[in-house]
Amino acid sequence: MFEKQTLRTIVQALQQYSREAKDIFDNAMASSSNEVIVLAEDLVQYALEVAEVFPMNKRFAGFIDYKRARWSPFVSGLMPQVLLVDAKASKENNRDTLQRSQLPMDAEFRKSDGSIGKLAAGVPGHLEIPSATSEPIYAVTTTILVHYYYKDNLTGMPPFRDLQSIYVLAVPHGRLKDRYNPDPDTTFFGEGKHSSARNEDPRIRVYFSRLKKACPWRLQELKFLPGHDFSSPRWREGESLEEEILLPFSYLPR
Amino acid sequence: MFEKQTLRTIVQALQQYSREAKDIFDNAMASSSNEVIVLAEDLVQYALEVAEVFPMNKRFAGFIDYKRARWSPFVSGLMPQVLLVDAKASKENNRDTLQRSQLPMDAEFRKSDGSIGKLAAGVPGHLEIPSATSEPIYAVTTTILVHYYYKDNLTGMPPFRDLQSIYVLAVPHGRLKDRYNPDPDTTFFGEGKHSSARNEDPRIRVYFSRLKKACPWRLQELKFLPGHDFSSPRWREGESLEEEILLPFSYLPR
DNA sequence: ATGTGGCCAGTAAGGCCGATT
DNA sequence: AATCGGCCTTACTGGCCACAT
Repeated sequence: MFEKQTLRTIVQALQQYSREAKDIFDNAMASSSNEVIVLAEDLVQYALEVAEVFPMNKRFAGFIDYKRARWSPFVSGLMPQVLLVDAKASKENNRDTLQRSQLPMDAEFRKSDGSIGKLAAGVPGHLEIPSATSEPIYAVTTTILVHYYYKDNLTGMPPFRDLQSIYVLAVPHGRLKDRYNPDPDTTFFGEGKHSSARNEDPRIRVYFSRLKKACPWRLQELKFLPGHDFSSPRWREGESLEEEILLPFSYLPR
Repeated sequence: MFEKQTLRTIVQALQQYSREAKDIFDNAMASSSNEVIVLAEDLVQYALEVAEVFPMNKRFAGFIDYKRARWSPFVSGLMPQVLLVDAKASKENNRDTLQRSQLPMDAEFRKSDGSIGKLAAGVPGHLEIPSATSEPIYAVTTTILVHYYYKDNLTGMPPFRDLQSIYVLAVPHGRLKDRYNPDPDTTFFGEGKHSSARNEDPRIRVYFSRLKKACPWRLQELKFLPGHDFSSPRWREGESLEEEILLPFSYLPR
């Protein structure tokens, strides 16, 4: 529920900013082939920073695009949370690649040759935040992916791109492994994008269809339709698989 | 004066955040050799975003680390400004390398073989911001570099690095070319870091000593001294080369 | 010793394409 | 025609080294 609430807020923020996002994304001059990556990162920041809740006085640096320690409103009160959002730009619309440092759950999956692939989580389940008063605070980690799916406009004239949709994924917390990846054959993970031949750092893929099957609301799509904008609500409840594990007060690090 | 005022504010923000900055920079685990780059970017963001002034409802995306359109307090009133800050992390402490997209002034300099090197500005002098009311607003562009100068700690034990100082440079606006780079032999620019042999995109260097000579206050240094923190003011007035060109109200794009 | 030039190296982040279902 | 696996390309950022003062 906590992750769901977070995802819902983020989707709404992205939606509200979607018109300008598409405008910027499509029309930004291609100063380099790298452009879309930077655009995605900036757009995520713009959309989310207006929606920030009670910030905590804690900063940390690292490889994740958007990250905030904050007090997040939850049904049962304010929850200390570390929100980690990674921006992706891609011409594919069925999967995302994660670095280990972006993986919140120990993953295992069946490889094509029948063997088992594994990748240990790189994102800790919580962060310990020193408190001025007494006990340190344990802030639960929440991992979100924002995936800008686009096509090139080959005419060479603006708009240079056509942003098709924005996928937003809530990657389950490591504690939810029992539910989402109890064994190598039950998972939404798949082989990574790295080249093992070149000894690159292993990566891993998240497949949209399988994540959606496991839990519909964890895969949201903001789809750009010609002549249609996002003034209307777009949250998709998915089915009613809402009995998400409650982390809040029962949550203590181990 | 406008750029000076801006630089002063930024230096102060960086200074206030310098203690935590050093802590994070020195101790962050080296998850990759790229780490310092990300650290520098994040630290600049953390330091500056608390000091933001009246934001303008305008966003743009691109290759610059920290960028804001805002109304900046100035002696004669509020000035529309586009602040562009680029974060650098380096083991050198005498120069910075700029991409063309970070260069606010058409640059020319004498090359070692006697010929003249040139690089056209990639940063526009101003941005036109559509106004709800009537005339568009022209926001002056201000380019700042924040350079984290560090050394490695080779013991392999934390702290992994030793942040020596933070240099903050105000790169003159393109309009000030007459003063700062009237001819190829009068400049703080120098040959870039690109490999011409490999046909890389040309870059250009800004040399600290020469910039300082041309205008002392444009090169500020926050130096970390053992056992000393930054509780005291550190703005260095430099000499009294304060007769900076006044852009404000006389400023209109051409 | 420093100041300059400039060749490379390491690290993302995806584009793509060929092999499978 | 989609789904996967995975090799390789591109660009970004500085580390570093060789000369020249």
